[in-house]
Amino acid sequence: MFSDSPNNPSASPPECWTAREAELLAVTLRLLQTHGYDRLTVEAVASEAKASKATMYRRWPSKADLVLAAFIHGTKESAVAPRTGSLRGDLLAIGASVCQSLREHTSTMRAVLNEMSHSSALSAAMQDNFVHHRNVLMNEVLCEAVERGEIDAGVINPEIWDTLPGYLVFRSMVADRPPTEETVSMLVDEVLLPSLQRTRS
Amino acid sequence: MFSDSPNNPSASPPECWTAREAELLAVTLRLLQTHGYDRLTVEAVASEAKASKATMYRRWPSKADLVLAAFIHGTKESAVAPRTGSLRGDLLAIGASVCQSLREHTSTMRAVLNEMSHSSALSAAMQDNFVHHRNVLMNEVLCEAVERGEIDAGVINPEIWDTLPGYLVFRSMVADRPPTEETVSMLVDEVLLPSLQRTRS
Amino acid sequence: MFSDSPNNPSASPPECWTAREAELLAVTLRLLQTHGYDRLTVEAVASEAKASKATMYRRWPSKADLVLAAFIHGTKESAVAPRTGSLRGDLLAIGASVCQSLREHTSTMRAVLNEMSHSSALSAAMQDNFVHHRNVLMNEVLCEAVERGEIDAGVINPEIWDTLPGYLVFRSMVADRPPTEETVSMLVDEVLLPSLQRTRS
Amino acid sequence: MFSDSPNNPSASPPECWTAREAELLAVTLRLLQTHGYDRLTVEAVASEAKASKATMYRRWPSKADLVLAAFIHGTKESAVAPRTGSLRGDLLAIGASVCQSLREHTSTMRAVLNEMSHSSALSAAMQDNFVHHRNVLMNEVLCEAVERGEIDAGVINPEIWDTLPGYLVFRSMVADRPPTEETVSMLVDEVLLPSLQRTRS
DNA sequence: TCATAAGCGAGACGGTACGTCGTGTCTTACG
DNA sequence: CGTAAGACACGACGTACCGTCTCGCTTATGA
Repeated sequence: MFSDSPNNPSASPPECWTAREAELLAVTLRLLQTHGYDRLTVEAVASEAKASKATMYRRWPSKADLVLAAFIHGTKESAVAPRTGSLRGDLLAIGASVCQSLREHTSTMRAVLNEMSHSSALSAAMQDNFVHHRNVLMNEVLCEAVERGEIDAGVINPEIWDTLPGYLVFRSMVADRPPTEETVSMLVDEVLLPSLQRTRS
Repeated sequence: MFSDSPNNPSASPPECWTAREAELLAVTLRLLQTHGYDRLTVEAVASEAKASKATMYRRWPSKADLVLAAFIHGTKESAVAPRTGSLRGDLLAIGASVCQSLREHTSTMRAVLNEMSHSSALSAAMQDNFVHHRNVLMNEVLCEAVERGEIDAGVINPEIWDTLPGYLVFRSMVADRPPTEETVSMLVDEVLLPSLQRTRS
Repeated sequence: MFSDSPNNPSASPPECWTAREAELLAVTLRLLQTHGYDRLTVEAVASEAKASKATMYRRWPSKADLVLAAFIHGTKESAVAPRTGSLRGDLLAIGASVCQSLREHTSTMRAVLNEMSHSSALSAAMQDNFVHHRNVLMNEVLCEAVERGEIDAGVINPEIWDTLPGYLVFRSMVADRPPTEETVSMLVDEVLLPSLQRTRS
Repeated sequence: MFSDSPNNPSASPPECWTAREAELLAVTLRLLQTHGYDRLTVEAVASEAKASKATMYRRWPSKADLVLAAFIHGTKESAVAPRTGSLRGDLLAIGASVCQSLREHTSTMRAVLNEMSHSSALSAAMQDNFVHHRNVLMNEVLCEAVERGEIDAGVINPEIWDTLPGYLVFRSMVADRPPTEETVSMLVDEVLLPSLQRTRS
């Protein structure tokens, strides 16, 4: 499905699209949200953007590549560390940010997910561009909380520190019960903080 | 994509397939896990099962309907309450069960997810047949723990009580970091139990 | 296409249909004239006649057999020697009779023609049941004319004595210029009679 | 069956096919002669010609259109006025030419005939491209004979002047008794010439 | 200033899956 | 037992999309 370049797996694409390319990706994103992956056709994107299929395929060798690029393009601007000054504030900020991303890109993410099974490149890209960013954020926030003395360093467990974004993603993508601000605050106050603030066993 | 009957959205399909139909769904499931949604062809399923395309389409009006039916068929038998006697044991059992389901049906679930955007019927079916079952399980387990006096009734919050299955699903489907037994035990011991056993605020 | 029984090519079918079977053939004939061979479906015939497909196929092993039987059934009643008392009258009567048959069964004949390429049985049946009957008629009429002394026996040429019906068939089936009574009289008066009444070379 | 454009029934198609298109039609014609209309599949034509179904359907919107085009393509090159110098020679030449066409295209013509019932376009095309050409030929030949003084202008009757090709077609397509050279000479010598050379009544 | 090239739109192409429909066989249940 | 009803395997139909490819046409530089 994807155009893997096995000889060059780690070569990250330029990802610095020209204005025209950004426009193509924007159209892709819009149609993707409107119609979903299966009903999205490269031809429709090209037609909508007054481009030709050759132009599309010159940049993104397959439909899946195009969708991935569109997804990355549409999500890369978020994910900046909140720095609210308190662990609770940071967690709430991260939760709000994740909720925002999810609201806009649920359909796209589902499409990308569907293709991850077949493309290690896509899977990796998804990790790097969405999951990993949130992880880094969580890590930063927790480390700062340690520095501030809010929590003990020992309670930070890489295996599960992304419970917050993870659960929110689940709620939005799988459970069809999109998370609200209240969801975030409950998760933070009733699950995460009690867990993080317990005395180390 | 799906054959919605808009006038009758809540009519649940019979879902009591004959042996032959179960066989067709089993073949579908196998090919789905092997090749993924996009590369799955109805003709291949029919051919593999020595059936004809007409037979497939008579039952499931489209490829997406077929995949949904196969998913439901493949996941509906699990999800029985564990009854280990302790909250921790129950939670670990649920976690293990979810992990098992996920290992087998990741690709299928991704395909179904992808289509949920466009079909309320599919979305509802997914909720009923996968998410809701786990929720009911969690609820039962927690209620029993309350009866046993292990936890306070007040800490049970419907908004977030499916954090356990939710996060596991996220790990498997989105984060491409499939959960292990260790993941489950950490989540239970370091997050859920501390949260549930805290004194009510 | 046809159910040839190669070991038994000359076995003529019973052709003595029951009332029910005649009804089925009548329905076939009607649908054939309405929709043509390609658009005729055995299922439609069965449905129209409140019969089942099995009933149809039990009698006529294929669609082509059915159509052939319907054609024979619909044309076998005509073709009786005219005996008008004069060669000219007989020829005009034959011409009129052929025109009548053609008007009713053009579509059917075309359908049967189309299948003749693939079935010697059908081809033979067409010869026996349509072409040959007209030939016998022509022969009788000409012989009687010889007996009456209207023409010389030597001018009767088996190779071409069916020019009259042959040309009329051509006009109706191929040339899409259906023959009229005038066509017949012109052919008789300006071509056939001059040819038949010439002195033997 | 056919793609009639009812608003534009008399618009003759370009009929100036490219080399590639001629090749596709040639393959069609060959398979048609080999297997007949019913057993001809568009996919087989495409496969044989290393083309795709889309390419076929882009040009000829249905199987019937394809067959018609192939028939026209395969028969349009013949039918040139013979000019042997005598009426008898011309008639024999026309007869031979018709016999030749029929030998090659019997199956195709039967298929086209079968479809004429449902498509005025096809019917018209058949007239223009096969029947009419022979008629024009006959007319030319007869007029030249008049100029040469061989026959009287009055004996030429448009209603029946195509008796020669008509009867030959009947013999080949309907009577399953393909005309031979002898058939032609008998028809010419014993029927047509006596008729044409008679003194006007 | 013009030509040579590079990128573009348009869209035909080979391929392949879709979903529909008709044939001819078969089974089931009714009378 | 024959029949009506209709499921079934098979396979062709005609449609749509993917990814490749050729065309001209426009620009944008280099002589």
